[in-house]
Amino acid sequence: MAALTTPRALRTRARILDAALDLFEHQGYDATTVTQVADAAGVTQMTFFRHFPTKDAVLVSDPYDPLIAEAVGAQPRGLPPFERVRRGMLAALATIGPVEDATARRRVALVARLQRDAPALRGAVVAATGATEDAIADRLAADGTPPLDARVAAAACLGAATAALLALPDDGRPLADAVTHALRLLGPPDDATTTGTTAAGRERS
Amino acid sequence: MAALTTPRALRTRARILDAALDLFEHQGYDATTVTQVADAAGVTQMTFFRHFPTKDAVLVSDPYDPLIAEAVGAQPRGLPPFERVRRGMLAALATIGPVEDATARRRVALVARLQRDAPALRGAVVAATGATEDAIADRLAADGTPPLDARVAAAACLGAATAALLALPDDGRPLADAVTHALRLLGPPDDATTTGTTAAGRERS
DNA sequence: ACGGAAATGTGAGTGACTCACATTTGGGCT
DNA sequence: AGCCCAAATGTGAGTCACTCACATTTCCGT
Repeated sequence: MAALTTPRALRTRARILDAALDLFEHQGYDATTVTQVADAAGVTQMTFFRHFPTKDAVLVSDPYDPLIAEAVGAQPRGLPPFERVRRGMLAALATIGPVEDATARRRVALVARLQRDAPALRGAVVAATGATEDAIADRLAADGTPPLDARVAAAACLGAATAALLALPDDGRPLADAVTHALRLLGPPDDATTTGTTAAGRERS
Repeated sequence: MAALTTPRALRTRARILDAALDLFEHQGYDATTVTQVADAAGVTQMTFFRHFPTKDAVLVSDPYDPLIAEAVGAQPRGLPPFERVRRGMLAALATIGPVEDATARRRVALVARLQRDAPALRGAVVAATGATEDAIADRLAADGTPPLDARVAAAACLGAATAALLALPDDGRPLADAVTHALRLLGPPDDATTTGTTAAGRERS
């Protein structure tokens, strides 16, 4: 898949995305065919697939991989890998402004709704976070964490975050709050919740 | 999908499963068509789909849902939900004998291998554990845990377990050991809750 | 404005999955 | 053993996601 970064291509991509979200919202995911989306966007089926590798990709693209991996790497190396991923993700979330949150929220809410009539989407979402999982695991492994441990830690945190997003209540609170809440649930109960604290003993090296 | 519990049906199912595993193993997942599998099993494509709802289902069927949900429910209610799921899964694993472990191991190893040339399988595996996630979350919610918290706890533990199985090393140790190790990684490092030693490898960076 | 690369279209094809309906087969019962 | 009926399987045709090789258009920079 070549870049598709030209102004024209970006416009086309946006049109496809809009058309897809509208159709999915109005008539459901399974009931909407790729050809319908393409037609509504004034485009061919072929062009659709040039912009999105699969039908689900319209819903589950996920640009946050490198940001998170970096934040994880920035956590102190002495921590157990799971704790390191958890704190890294919390730190990364703190840097996401409420601006793009609005559009992301609409996307997430739609996926959460559609998921009921198209359970296959759950798999698609996880498959999409696969890249993020790889990035985190690689980052940890680069610091000496055993690869299997790194992967397990990443998978657990991402699983929790994904579950929180898909089960999102319809209140107006920012997405990051839901994920933060989820990650806190995985932490030690005695942990003072905000930034400064440790309580997870056992430092190494 | 009616039951398909007749002796004859069970034989057919076994033939399809054998044929599928053989073909996947020899020529890869994507390169194997459902029709090939059906032919090799002396059966029609239609019959294949009557026994397995999708092509991936041959690889990722998962009969352990109720067992795990029950074990989770049996853990003390005072614990935080995440800890309750973690201990419940560890308890459930302890009850699985090494007998069926052998066949399960072959299946898991095959999926882990195939996953490299067919990344879509990762999503399929997770989608298959969706039922288990639901069962655990429902069980917790029945005891008063907020639904969202329950789902997050279940997702985190299942994510860790799945990651451990898919990244399984080829040593001869039982599957349960790998999952146990993964779940221990999510616990507090000073934890002595369950018997035995982890020997969590102390690696240097 | 213009040349050329990047984006899009065409047409045909494959494979997973579904449905309505006809046909066979096996196994419980007497 | 042998009938009989339900359960299992087959037939044929169809839909939709996704792919490829190649022709054609569009617009962006110089």
